[in-house]
Amino acid sequence: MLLAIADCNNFYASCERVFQPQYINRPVVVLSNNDGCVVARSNEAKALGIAMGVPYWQVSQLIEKNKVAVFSSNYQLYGDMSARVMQMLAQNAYEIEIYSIDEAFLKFEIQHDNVSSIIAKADMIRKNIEQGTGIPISIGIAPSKTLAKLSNHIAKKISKTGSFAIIHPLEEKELLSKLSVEELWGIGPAYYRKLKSYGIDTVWQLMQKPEGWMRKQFTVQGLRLLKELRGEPCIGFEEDPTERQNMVVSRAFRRDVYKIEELKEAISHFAERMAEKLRKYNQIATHISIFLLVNPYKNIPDYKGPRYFSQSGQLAISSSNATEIIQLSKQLLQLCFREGLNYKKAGIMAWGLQKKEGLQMSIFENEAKHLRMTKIMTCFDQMNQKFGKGTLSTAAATVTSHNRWQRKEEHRSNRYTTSWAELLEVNANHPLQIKMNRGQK
DNA sequence: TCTGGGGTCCTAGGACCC
DNA sequence: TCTGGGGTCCTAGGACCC
Repeated sequence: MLLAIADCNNFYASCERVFQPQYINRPVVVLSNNDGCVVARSNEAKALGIAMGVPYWQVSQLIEKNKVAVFSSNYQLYGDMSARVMQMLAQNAYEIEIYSIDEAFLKFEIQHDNVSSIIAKADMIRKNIEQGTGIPISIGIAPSKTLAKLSNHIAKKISKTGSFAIIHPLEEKELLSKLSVEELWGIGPAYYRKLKSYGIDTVWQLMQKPEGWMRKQFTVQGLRLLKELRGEPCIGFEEDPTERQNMVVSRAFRRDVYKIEELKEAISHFAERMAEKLRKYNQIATHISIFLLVNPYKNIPDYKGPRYFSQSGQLAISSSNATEIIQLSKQLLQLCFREGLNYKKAGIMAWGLQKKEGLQMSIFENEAKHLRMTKIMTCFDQMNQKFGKGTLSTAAATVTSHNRWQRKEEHRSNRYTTSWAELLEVNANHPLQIKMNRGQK
């Protein structure tokens, strides 16, 4: 049995190009929340030396000089395009595991190991997906997930063929001796430094190390990696992803925040979003944590204390109700807060998640009140779905200015596929001329 | 003077991923 | 001036138990 990983090329940038084809073959970048960092780049933008994760303001001159197209993140568009790609991939594979917004593992039923027929099948899938969705993808094939990821890397960066397969890794000395361990799935900066300190630079060198040594130096994760590289699959294929164990809602502030009142408002807003997210996945939380981060980029004179504060607590009744989660979050904030520090980011985490059906009531709590709240929340969701996000909100989360905790997004494109008001318009008199401006009728 | 041994559960923190 | 957000897995070590 062989595995494949299908990976969308420069996914966010590619999504933007589908609806604005004038940016094909031109440098494109997509920014993170608050237009903070560069999180996606077209090949042309990569060639200009714009690094992944670099703060926007550090490259804004370079971007202007080279007429790079800049987009704020448009998660609704990317989420919808992702669903289309995944649906098509599922039709082409025997089994599929959606791994992230732009990647999926596929299982092929291939009886023989004729490389050219395997590649032909991958090429066909790539062609279908690009035709059907406008998104270019790459495919790597191998007996294990780690090797499939490596094949995908080769398909994109080295052979540049779009599809690549490693069938018998132990016979690939020449190829694997040229690849740095840095490219491996599961090797980050810390492990890379450690491997180098032992004189291990290439994938082939790593493959020669004894299993016991890897286990000792890099825990069971290292051992699994080694086995996977030798073609023995150790990382399971999960068609039905297990339910989430944690959920996080957090945001960096656009300016430093000092006052507890402001943090209270932000935390309430996050708590409301969290409750919404829980209800969307039909889950309830047993525990809530909140955390505060002091601006890591600024030095505070005479302060050597911690820059991360967190507090957790248990909900009286496991819940996805905004009011109950907000109430606990505010109590936790009181315990967390320290006067005189400049906070840059805050967030809330829900954990101990359960399926909603399994809800256990505590005999000491007011069940009737909880059930009434649950009904109100259902009503909330229906209203917001019908009349648009934010139509209804709890008072705690909207004390003052409405959009204070909303992100900055000065370059967002239209939500072409999920919003009636932002559909792509084609001018019937000039069929090739497409209107792009948001709000323009 | 001499202070066991073995287990489980929980949490914080590190490392990784996209 | 301006520096993202959301996840998972693993381990060590403390608390607690018998």
